[in-house]
Amino acid sequence: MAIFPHADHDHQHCLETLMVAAAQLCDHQGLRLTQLRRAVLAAVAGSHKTIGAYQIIDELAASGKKVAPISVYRCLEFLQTAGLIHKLSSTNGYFICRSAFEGSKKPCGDDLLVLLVCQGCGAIGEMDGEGLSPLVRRFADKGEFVDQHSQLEISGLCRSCRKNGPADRKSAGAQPC
Amino acid sequence: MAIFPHADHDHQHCLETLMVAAAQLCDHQGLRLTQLRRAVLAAVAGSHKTIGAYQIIDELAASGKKVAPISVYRCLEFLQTAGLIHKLSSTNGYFICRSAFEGSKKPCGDDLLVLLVCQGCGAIGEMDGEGLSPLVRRFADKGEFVDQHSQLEISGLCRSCRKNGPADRKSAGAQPC
DNA sequence: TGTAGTATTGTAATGTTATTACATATTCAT
DNA sequence: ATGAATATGTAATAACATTACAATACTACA
Repeated sequence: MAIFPHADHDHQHCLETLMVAAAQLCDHQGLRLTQLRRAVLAAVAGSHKTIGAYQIIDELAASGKKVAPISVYRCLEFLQTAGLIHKLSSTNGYFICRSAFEGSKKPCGDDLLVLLVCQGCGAIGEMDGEGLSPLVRRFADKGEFVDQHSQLEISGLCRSCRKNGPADRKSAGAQPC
Repeated sequence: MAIFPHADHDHQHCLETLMVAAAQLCDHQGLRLTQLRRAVLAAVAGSHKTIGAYQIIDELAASGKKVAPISVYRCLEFLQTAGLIHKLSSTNGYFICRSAFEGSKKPCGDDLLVLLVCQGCGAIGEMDGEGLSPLVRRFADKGEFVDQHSQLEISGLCRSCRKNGPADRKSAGAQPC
Protein backbone atom coordinates (compact mmCIF):
# COMPACT_ATOMS: atom_id res chain seq x y z
CA MET A 1 0.00 0.00 0.00
CA ALA A 2 1.27 3.46 -0.80
CA ILE A 3 1.83 5.74 2.15
CA PHE A 4 -1.02 7.91 0.95
CA PRO A 5 -3.66 5.66 -0.58
CA HIS A 6 -5.11 6.89 -3.84
CA ALA A 7 -8.47 8.63 -3.79
CA ASP A 8 -10.02 5.79 -5.74
CA HIS A 9 -8.66 2.90 -3.75
CA ASP A 10 -11.02 0.21 -2.51
CA HIS A 11 -11.58 1.41 1.00
CA GLN A 12 -14.14 -1.26 1.74
CA HIS A 13 -11.29 -3.69 1.37
CA CYS A 14 -9.18 -1.73 3.87
CA LEU A 15 -12.03 -1.93 6.33
CA GLU A 16 -12.56 -5.66 5.98
CA THR A 17 -8.87 -6.39 6.33
CA LEU A 18 -8.75 -4.23 9.40
CA MET A 19 -11.69 -5.79 11.19
CA VAL A 20 -10.38 -9.30 10.68
CA ALA A 21 -6.89 -8.31 11.79
CA ALA A 22 -8.22 -6.45 14.81
CA ALA A 23 -10.24 -9.45 15.94
CA GLN A 24 -7.23 -11.73 15.65
CA LEU A 25 -4.93 -9.28 17.33
CA CYS A 26 -7.21 -8.84 20.32
CA ASP A 27 -7.72 -12.55 20.54
CA HIS A 28 -3.99 -13.19 20.71
CA GLN A 29 -3.53 -10.55 23.36
CA GLY A 30 -6.47 -11.75 25.43
CA LEU A 31 -8.30 -8.48 24.86
CA ARG A 32 -12.02 -8.17 24.29
CA LEU A 33 -13.05 -6.43 21.12
CA THR A 34 -16.60 -5.70 22.19
CA GLN A 35 -19.39 -4.40 20.01
CA LEU A 36 -18.91 -0.82 21.14
CA ARG A 37 -15.18 -0.95 20.63
CA ARG A 38 -15.74 -2.45 17.21
CA ALA A 39 -18.12 0.38 16.34
CA VAL A 40 -15.63 3.03 17.43
CA LEU A 41 -12.86 1.28 15.55
CA ALA A 42 -15.01 1.22 12.42
CA ALA A 43 -15.73 4.92 12.75
CA VAL A 44 -12.04 5.72 13.04
CA ALA A 45 -11.34 3.42 10.12
CA GLY A 46 -13.81 5.26 7.92
CA SER A 47 -10.96 7.12 6.28
CA HIS A 48 -7.22 7.49 6.32
CA LYS A 49 -7.61 10.83 8.05
CA THR A 50 -8.04 11.70 11.66
CA ILE A 51 -11.42 11.84 13.34
CA GLY A 52 -12.35 13.64 16.53
CA ALA A 53 -13.98 11.95 19.49
CA TYR A 54 -17.17 13.96 19.09
CA GLN A 55 -17.33 13.21 15.39
CA ILE A 56 -17.31 9.56 16.35
CA ILE A 57 -20.17 10.20 18.74
CA ASP A 58 -22.09 11.88 15.93
CA GLU A 59 -21.47 9.03 13.54
CA LEU A 60 -22.63 6.45 16.02
CA ALA A 61 -25.69 8.57 16.79
CA ALA A 62 -26.43 8.80 13.08
CA SER A 63 -26.54 5.04 12.91
CA GLY A 64 -28.87 4.90 15.86
CA LYS A 65 -26.39 4.27 18.66
CA LYS A 66 -26.27 6.96 21.30
CA VAL A 67 -23.04 6.94 23.25
CA ALA A 68 -21.68 9.30 25.88
CA PRO A 69 -18.30 11.01 25.43
CA ILE A 70 -16.73 9.04 28.22
CA SER A 71 -17.66 5.76 26.57
CA VAL A 72 -16.03 6.78 23.33
CA TYR A 73 -12.92 7.97 25.13
CA ARG A 74 -12.72 4.66 26.96
CA CYS A 75 -12.89 2.80 23.67
CA LEU A 76 -10.30 5.07 22.13
CA GLU A 77 -7.95 4.40 24.99
CA PHE A 78 -8.48 0.68 24.68
CA LEU A 79 -7.82 0.77 20.94
CA GLN A 80 -4.67 2.83 21.45
CA THR A 81 -3.37 0.39 24.02
CA ALA A 82 -4.17 -2.49 21.72
CA GLY A 83 -2.09 -0.78 19.05
CA LEU A 84 -4.99 -0.41 16.62
CA ILE A 85 -5.19 3.37 16.52
CA HIS A 86 -3.01 6.37 17.23
CA LYS A 87 -3.66 9.92 18.24
CA LEU A 88 -2.39 12.95 16.37
CA SER A 89 -1.74 15.26 19.25
CA SER A 90 -1.53 18.43 17.22
CA THR A 91 -5.20 18.14 16.25
CA ASN A 92 -6.64 15.85 18.91
CA GLY A 93 -7.65 13.48 16.16
CA TYR A 94 -7.54 9.70 16.08
CA PHE A 95 -6.56 7.53 13.14
CA ILE A 96 -6.05 3.88 12.34
CA CYS A 97 -2.61 2.40 12.75
CA ARG A 98 -1.20 1.62 9.35
CA SER A 99 -0.04 -1.85 10.29
CA ALA A 100 -3.55 -2.65 11.49
CA PHE A 101 -4.96 -1.49 8.18
CA GLU A 102 -2.51 -3.74 6.43
CA GLY A 103 -3.70 -6.72 8.41
CA SER A 104 -0.76 -7.18 10.72
CA LYS A 105 -1.35 -9.74 13.41
CA LYS A 106 1.04 -8.15 15.84
CA PRO A 107 0.23 -5.14 17.98
CA CYS A 108 1.93 -1.99 16.81
CA GLY A 109 4.37 -0.67 19.37
CA ASP A 110 3.72 3.02 19.45
CA ASP A 111 6.93 4.01 21.09
CA LEU A 112 8.23 5.54 17.87
CA LEU A 113 5.82 7.06 15.38
CA VAL A 114 6.62 9.00 12.24
CA LEU A 115 3.62 10.75 10.76
CA LEU A 116 3.20 12.74 7.58
CA VAL A 117 0.26 15.07 8.09
CA CYS A 118 -1.20 16.66 4.99
CA GLN A 119 -2.40 20.19 5.65
CA GLY A 120 -4.46 20.07 2.50
CA CYS A 121 -6.70 17.06 2.88
CA GLY A 122 -5.88 15.87 6.38
CA ALA A 123 -4.61 12.48 5.33
CA ILE A 124 -2.11 10.79 7.61
CA GLY A 125 0.82 8.83 6.31
CA GLU A 126 2.33 6.62 8.97
CA MET A 127 5.85 5.45 8.31
CA ASP A 128 8.07 3.06 10.14
CA GLY A 129 10.67 5.00 12.02
CA GLU A 130 13.64 3.23 10.57
CA GLY A 131 16.71 5.33 11.00
CA LEU A 132 15.13 7.61 13.52
CA SER A 133 15.61 5.43 16.54
CA PRO A 134 19.38 5.93 16.94
CA LEU A 135 18.93 9.63 16.41
CA VAL A 136 16.34 9.77 19.17
CA ARG A 137 18.71 8.00 21.46
CA ARG A 138 21.43 10.47 20.58
CA PHE A 139 19.16 13.40 21.35
CA ALA A 140 18.16 11.80 24.62
CA ASP A 141 21.75 11.09 25.63
CA LYS A 142 22.73 14.67 25.02
CA GLY A 143 20.10 15.73 27.53
CA GLU A 144 20.95 12.94 29.98
CA PHE A 145 17.45 11.76 29.31
CA VAL A 146 15.88 8.31 29.09
CA ASP A 147 13.36 8.17 26.31
CA GLN A 148 10.19 6.12 26.50
CA HIS A 149 7.99 7.26 23.64
CA SER A 150 8.60 9.46 20.61
CA GLN A 151 6.44 10.94 17.94
CA LEU A 152 7.64 12.82 14.89
CA GLU A 153 4.94 14.85 13.20
CA ILE A 154 5.85 16.14 9.75
CA SER A 155 3.33 18.64 8.39
CA GLY A 156 3.17 19.48 4.73
CA LEU A 157 1.35 18.60 1.53
CA CYS A 158 0.75 15.25 -0.03
CA ARG A 159 1.20 14.70 -3.72
CA SER A 160 -2.38 15.09 -4.77
CA CYS A 161 -2.91 18.26 -2.75
CA ARG A 162 0.21 19.74 -4.28
CA LYS A 163 -1.10 18.97 -7.73
CA ASN A 164 -4.64 20.11 -7.15
CA GLY A 165 -3.61 23.42 -5.64
CA PRO A 166 -5.09 25.43 -2.81
CA ALA A 167 -8.50 25.93 -4.42
CA ASP A 168 -9.22 22.25 -4.44
CA ARG A 169 -7.87 21.51 -1.02
CA LYS A 170 -10.54 23.06 1.10
CA SER A 171 -13.22 20.81 -0.28
CA ALA A 172 -11.04 17.79 0.13
CA GLY A 173 -12.78 16.75 3.31
CA ALA A 174 -14.88 14.19 1.55
CA GLN A 175 -12.30 12.31 -0.43
CA PRO A 176 -9.92 9.75 1.01
CA CYS A 177 -6.97 11.56 -0.61
CA MET B 1 23.09 26.31 29.51
CA ALA B 2 22.41 22.65 30.06
CA ILE B 3 19.45 21.26 28.23
CA PHE B 4 17.69 20.80 31.53
CA PRO B 5 18.68 23.66 33.83
CA HIS B 6 19.49 22.71 37.39
CA ALA B 7 16.87 23.17 40.07
CA ASP B 8 18.99 25.81 41.74
CA HIS B 9 19.89 27.88 38.70
CA ASP B 10 19.34 31.62 38.74
CA HIS B 11 16.02 31.82 37.01
CA GLN B 12 15.72 35.53 37.54
CA HIS B 13 18.68 35.83 35.25
CA CYS B 14 16.93 33.70 32.60
CA LEU B 15 13.99 36.04 32.79
CA GLU B 16 15.98 39.21 32.43
CA THR B 17 17.96 37.86 29.51
CA LEU B 18 14.76 36.82 27.87
CA MET B 19 12.94 40.10 28.22
CA VAL B 20 15.83 42.06 26.78
CA ALA B 21 16.26 39.63 23.90
CA ALA B 22 12.54 39.60 23.20
CA ALA B 23 12.40 43.38 23.01
CA GLN B 24 15.31 43.49 20.61
CA LEU B 25 13.99 40.68 18.51
CA CYS B 26 10.58 42.29 18.10
CA ASP B 27 12.19 45.60 17.35
CA HIS B 28 14.26 44.12 14.56
CA GLN B 29 11.27 42.38 13.08
CA GLY B 30 9.05 45.42 13.31
CA LEU B 31 6.77 43.69 15.77
CA ARG B 32 5.12 45.35 18.73
CA LEU B 33 5.84 43.75 22.06
CA THR B 34 2.97 45.38 23.91
CA GLN B 35 2.37 45.35 27.64
CA LEU B 36 -0.09 42.50 27.43
CA ARG B 37 2.17 40.42 25.25
CA ARG B 38 5.04 41.12 27.62
CA ALA B 39 2.92 39.94 30.54
CA VAL B 40 1.97 36.73 28.79
CA LEU B 41 5.56 36.15 27.78
CA ALA B 42 6.67 36.62 31.36
CA ALA B 43 4.08 34.14 32.56
CA VAL B 44 5.26 31.54 30.09
CA ALA B 45 8.83 32.28 31.06
CA GLY B 46 8.12 31.65 34.72
CA SER B 47 9.64 28.20 34.40
CA HIS B 48 11.25 25.85 31.93
CA LYS B 49 8.06 23.83 31.85
CA THR B 50 4.92 24.24 29.88
CA ILE B 51 2.04 26.38 31.03
CA GLY B 52 -1.56 26.21 29.91
CA ALA B 53 -3.46 29.19 28.53
CA TYR B 54 -5.87 29.24 31.46
CA GLN B 55 -3.02 29.03 33.95
CA ILE B 56 -1.67 32.17 32.35
CA ILE B 57 -5.06 33.81 32.78
CA ASP B 58 -5.00 32.85 36.45
CA GLU B 59 -1.51 34.21 36.96
CA LEU B 60 -2.37 37.51 35.37
CA ALA B 61 -5.55 37.67 37.44
CA ALA B 62 -3.50 37.01 40.57
CA SER B 63 -1.41 40.05 39.79
CA GLY B 64 -4.50 42.13 39.28
CA LYS B 65 -4.84 41.96 35.51
CA LYS B 66 -8.04 40.37 34.30
CA VAL B 67 -7.77 39.08 30.76
CA ALA B 68 -10.17 37.06 28.63
CA PRO B 69 -9.13 33.74 27.10
CA ILE B 70 -9.19 35.10 23.60
CA SER B 71 -6.74 37.85 24.52
CA VAL B 72 -4.30 35.37 25.92
CA TYR B 73 -4.64 33.14 22.89
CA ARG B 74 -3.98 36.09 20.64
CA CYS B 75 -0.81 36.91 22.55
CA LEU B 76 0.28 33.29 22.47
CA GLU B 77 -0.15 33.22 18.72
CA PHE B 78 1.82 36.42 18.35
CA LEU B 79 4.64 35.08 20.50
CA GLN B 80 4.72 31.83 18.57
CA THR B 81 4.93 33.68 15.28
CA ALA B 82 7.68 35.88 16.67
CA GLY B 83 9.61 32.73 17.55
CA LEU B 84 9.61 33.42 21.28
CA ILE B 85 7.54 30.50 22.46
CA HIS B 86 6.49 27.08 21.25
CA LYS B 87 3.55 24.84 21.91
CA LEU B 88 3.81 21.27 23.11
CA SER B 89 0.93 19.72 21.27
CA SER B 90 0.70 16.60 23.35
CA THR B 91 -0.30 18.62 26.41
CA ASN B 92 -1.57 21.87 24.94
CA GLY B 93 1.08 23.68 26.93
CA TYR B 94 3.23 26.62 25.97
CA PHE B 95 6.89 27.12 26.78
CA ILE B 96 9.69 29.55 26.05
CA CYS B 97 11.88 28.93 23.08
CA ARG B 98 15.31 27.97 24.24
CA SER B 99 17.15 30.33 21.96
CA ALA B 100 15.03 33.20 23.29
CA PHE B 101 15.97 32.21 26.84
CA GLU B 102 19.57 32.27 25.82
CA GLY B 103 19.24 35.78 24.50
CA SER B 104 19.41 35.09 20.79
CA LYS B 105 18.67 38.12 18.69
CA LYS B 106 17.31 36.13 15.77
CA PRO B 107 13.83 34.69 15.62
CA CYS B 108 13.77 30.95 16.11
CA GLY B 109 12.52 29.20 13.00
CA ASP B 110 10.13 26.64 14.33
CA ASP B 111 10.05 24.48 11.27
CA LEU B 112 12.04 21.76 13.00
CA LEU B 113 11.72 21.25 16.73
CA VAL B 114 13.18 18.48 18.84
CA LEU B 115 11.76 18.37 22.34
CA LEU B 116 12.63 16.24 25.33
CA VAL B 117 9.57 16.11 27.56
CA CYS B 118 10.11 14.89 31.10
CA GLN B 119 7.14 12.90 32.36
CA GLY B 120 8.36 13.36 35.90
CA CYS B 121 8.64 17.09 36.38
CA GLY B 122 7.29 18.44 33.11
CA ALA B 123 10.49 20.19 32.11
CA ILE B 124 11.07 20.73 28.42
CA GLY B 125 14.46 20.36 26.83
CA GLU B 126 14.61 21.93 23.41
CA MET B 127 17.41 20.77 21.18
CA ASP B 128 18.55 21.91 17.82
CA GLY B 129 17.48 19.37 15.25
CA GLU B 130 20.86 18.82 13.77
CA GLY B 131 20.95 15.53 11.97
CA LEU B 132 17.20 15.20 11.87
CA SER B 133 16.60 17.43 8.92
CA PRO B 134 17.88 15.06 6.20
CA LEU B 135 15.96 12.23 7.81
CA VAL B 136 12.77 14.25 7.69
CA ARG B 137 13.36 14.95 4.05
CA ARG B 138 13.89 11.25 3.43
CA PHE B 139 10.65 10.39 5.18
CA ALA B 140 8.84 13.05 3.20
CA ASP B 141 10.28 11.90 -0.11
CA LYS B 142 9.19 8.36 0.54
CA GLY B 143 5.62 9.60 0.84
CA GLU B 144 5.91 11.97 -2.13
CA PHE B 145 5.33 14.65 0.42
CA VAL B 146 6.61 18.21 0.79
CA ASP B 147 7.36 18.99 4.41
CA GLN B 148 6.82 22.42 5.91
CA HIS B 149 7.06 21.99 9.65
CA SER B 150 8.19 19.13 11.86
CA GLN B 151 8.14 18.47 15.54
CA LEU B 152 9.77 15.53 17.29
CA GLU B 153 8.50 14.99 20.81
CA ILE B 154 10.55 12.61 22.91
CA SER B 155 8.89 11.65 26.19
CA GLY B 156 10.85 10.18 29.04
CA LEU B 157 12.62 11.08 32.25
CA CYS B 158 15.23 13.71 32.88
CA ARG B 159 18.26 13.00 34.98
CA SER B 160 17.04 14.40 38.24
CA CYS B 161 13.67 12.66 38.01
CA ARG B 162 15.40 9.38 37.32
CA LYS B 163 17.55 9.86 40.40
CA ASN B 164 14.82 11.03 42.70
CA GLY B 165 12.48 8.22 41.82
CA PRO B 166 8.72 8.13 41.40
CA ALA B 167 7.90 9.25 44.92
CA ASP B 168 9.58 12.57 44.46
CA ARG B 169 8.29 13.27 41.00
CA LYS B 170 4.69 14.04 41.80
CA SER B 171 5.60 16.96 43.96
CA ALA B 172 8.00 18.28 41.38
CA GLY B 173 5.54 20.84 40.15
CA ALA B 174 7.10 23.61 42.15
CA GLN B 175 10.72 23.25 41.28
CA PRO B 176 12.27 24.32 38.02
CA CYS B 177 13.84 20.87 37.57
C1' DT C 1 -25.31 -23.73 38.32
C1' DG C 2 -24.47 -20.27 41.48
C1' DT C 3 -21.82 -16.77 42.94
C1' DA C 4 -17.96 -13.77 43.71
C1' DG C 5 -14.86 -10.97 41.36
C1' DT C 6 -13.45 -8.42 37.36
C1' DA C 7 -14.29 -5.88 33.32
C1' DT C 8 -17.32 -3.11 30.64
C1' DT C 9 -20.78 0.23 29.85
C1' DG C 10 -24.24 3.77 31.35
C1' DT C 11 -25.60 8.25 33.51
C1' DA C 12 -24.89 12.86 34.87
C1' DA C 13 -22.24 16.54 35.74
C1' DT C 14 -18.33 19.23 35.13
C1' DG C 15 -13.64 20.64 33.86
C1' DT C 16 -10.41 22.22 30.32
C1' DT C 17 -8.97 24.17 25.95
C1' DA C 18 -10.03 27.17 22.08
C1' DT C 19 -12.81 30.03 18.82
C1' DT C 20 -16.43 33.17 16.69
C1' DA C 21 -18.43 37.63 16.19
C1' DC C 22 -18.51 42.11 16.96
C1' DA C 23 -17.27 46.53 19.60
C1' DT C 24 -13.79 49.68 21.31
C1' DA C 25 -9.36 51.65 21.77
C1' DT C 26 -4.72 52.50 20.45
C1' DT C 27 -0.94 53.35 17.21
C1' DC C 28 1.07 54.84 12.80
C1' DA C 29 1.70 57.33 8.68
C1' DT C 30 0.46 61.15 6.28
C1' DA D 1 -6.00 65.94 12.97
C1' DT D 2 -7.59 61.98 10.27
C1' DG D 3 -8.03 57.59 8.14
C1' DA D 4 -6.14 52.96 8.07
C1' DA D 5 -4.21 49.34 10.39
C1' DT D 6 -3.28 47.03 14.58
C1' DA D 7 -4.45 45.60 19.18
C1' DT D 8 -7.56 44.70 22.93
C1' DG D 9 -12.22 44.14 25.21
C1' DT D 10 -16.77 41.78 25.79
C1' DA D 11 -19.84 37.99 25.50
C1' DA D 12 -21.13 33.78 24.08
C1' DT D 13 -20.22 29.27 22.66
C1' DA D 14 -17.72 25.43 20.51
C1' DA D 15 -14.63 21.57 20.97
C1' DC D 16 -12.18 18.34 23.71
C1' DA D 17 -11.82 15.49 27.95
C1' DT D 18 -12.52 13.76 32.78
C1' DT D 19 -14.60 12.66 37.46
C1' DA D 20 -17.68 10.00 40.28
C1' DC D 21 -20.70 6.64 40.86
C1' DA D 22 -24.36 3.12 39.29
C1' DA D 23 -25.65 -0.77 36.59
C1' DT D 24 -24.71 -4.58 33.70
C1' DA D 25 -22.16 -8.35 31.57
C1' DC D 26 -18.62 -11.50 31.43
C1' DT D 27 -15.23 -15.16 33.69
C1' DA D 28 -13.53 -18.39 36.78
C1' DC D 29 -14.09 -21.58 39.92
C1' DA D 30 -16.34 -23.97 43.85
